[in-house]
Amino acid sequence: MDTPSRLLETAEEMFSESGYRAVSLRSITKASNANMAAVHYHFGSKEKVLERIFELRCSAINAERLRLLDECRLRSGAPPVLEQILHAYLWPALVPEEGDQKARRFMRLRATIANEHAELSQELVARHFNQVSGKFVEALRAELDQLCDEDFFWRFHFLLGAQYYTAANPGRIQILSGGLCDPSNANEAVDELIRFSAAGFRAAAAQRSTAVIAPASTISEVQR
Amino acid sequence: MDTPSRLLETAEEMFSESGYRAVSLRSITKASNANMAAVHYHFGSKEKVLERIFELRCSAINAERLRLLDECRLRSGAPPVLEQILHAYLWPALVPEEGDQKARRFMRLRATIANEHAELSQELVARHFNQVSGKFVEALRAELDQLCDEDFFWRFHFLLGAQYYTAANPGRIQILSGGLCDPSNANEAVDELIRFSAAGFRAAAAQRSTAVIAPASTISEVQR
DNA sequence: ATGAAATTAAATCAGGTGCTTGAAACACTT
DNA sequence: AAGTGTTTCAAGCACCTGATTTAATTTCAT
Repeated sequence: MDTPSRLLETAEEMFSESGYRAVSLRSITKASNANMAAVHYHFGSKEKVLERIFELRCSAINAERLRLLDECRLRSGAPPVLEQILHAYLWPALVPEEGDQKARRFMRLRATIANEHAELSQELVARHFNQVSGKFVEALRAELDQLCDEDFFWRFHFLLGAQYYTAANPGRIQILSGGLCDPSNANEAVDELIRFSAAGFRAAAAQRSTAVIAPASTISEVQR
Repeated sequence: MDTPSRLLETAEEMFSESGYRAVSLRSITKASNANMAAVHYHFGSKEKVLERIFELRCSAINAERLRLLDECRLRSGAPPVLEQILHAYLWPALVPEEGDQKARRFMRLRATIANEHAELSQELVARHFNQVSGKFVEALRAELDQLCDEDFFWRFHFLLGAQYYTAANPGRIQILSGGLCDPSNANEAVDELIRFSAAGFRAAAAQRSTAVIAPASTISEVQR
């Protein structure tokens, strides 16, 4: 394996483990049996390394997402279409490919960067994900035509949150559940998340401007 | 306002904005009109500052969560109890208090730290959140007795993910939705998330060991 | 007012950061 | 085998980090 590939590989692994700022070029190059200057020679800067990782991984995930979406368009299936679309969206992001946990590791990286490098992350995600995500928004939208836009986007937002949390934070629920639930089991995670979010998407629309849920004591605190 | 309080306040704000490592003690003390040594004099180290922030904020959120949980125990309400429990859990974490976005800002900080300081974060969250979260697990569990443990914890896990994502990542969905959906509107976020996750919790249980959802072409790729 | 204790201030420490440099080593054509 | 462009290497640059130290200042009970 040539030096640039080795650098990208170990950089992605280390970034996703410890974050972007916490990982120094020195530690990356040491782990890759490469010299510090190699990073700048091949990529130009530390940030360019991150951008390259995004490019590679996003294009893979996007291609697979679109492939699966097309597949479930052809198939007029017995399983509900909503679930199929969700599967096409979640599977490429959460399920290991090539025996390694590459896609999932990247989604963890993406969640990490979102917090510690907000501006760059926003830009990268918008550049690489928004187009394909937009297609899924359309597809989901068509299945949920009774839902108002506002409710729909909120629920898509919650889906994203659950997806990233599953990819990034496999630890805590194991403690709370006493080990019953293991987010590193990606296949189960996808199945469970499809079921959960499909039900969430299908929930009755919110009754706007009358909050029936909050008890009176807290409703009085609401400021709009 | 005395120096330690000022330091904690600005530290929390800056940490939640840019992450823990990215914010230097120098920038914190400069923004607080204090000296670098004050941090070590009052708290001992940069990490102790973070721990102190966790202590203060977690105890506030925990107290409010328990108060609301007790409240909805007393009230044998017309609104479904599941929704009330979810409200008691989400409201204190997502809704601004004292006119400022303190609780929400802290949840954002918590999400940030989870990724860039995994070990410390795990320990702090376990120390400050797990006990109260355990009570909510019990309460939710009692409302969902037909659900098997595994499904239940997965769904609680997804709820956590959606909650943190809403607190931490208010930007993206606005782009995708064309501004229709605004996660910084905490009241709406809580309402929507309650509705979404309540439906998710109530979804039919998964049919284990027979994946009805995934199309055959991808099921064949499953390795267990 | 005074002396002790709590607090702040400025200078400094050792160590780590991303990045640059100029020379050496390599691969490959002619 | 010489010469070419590409890649690697060790050393060093300027800068920033958290932490420490020493001295000055403030606070406050006596």
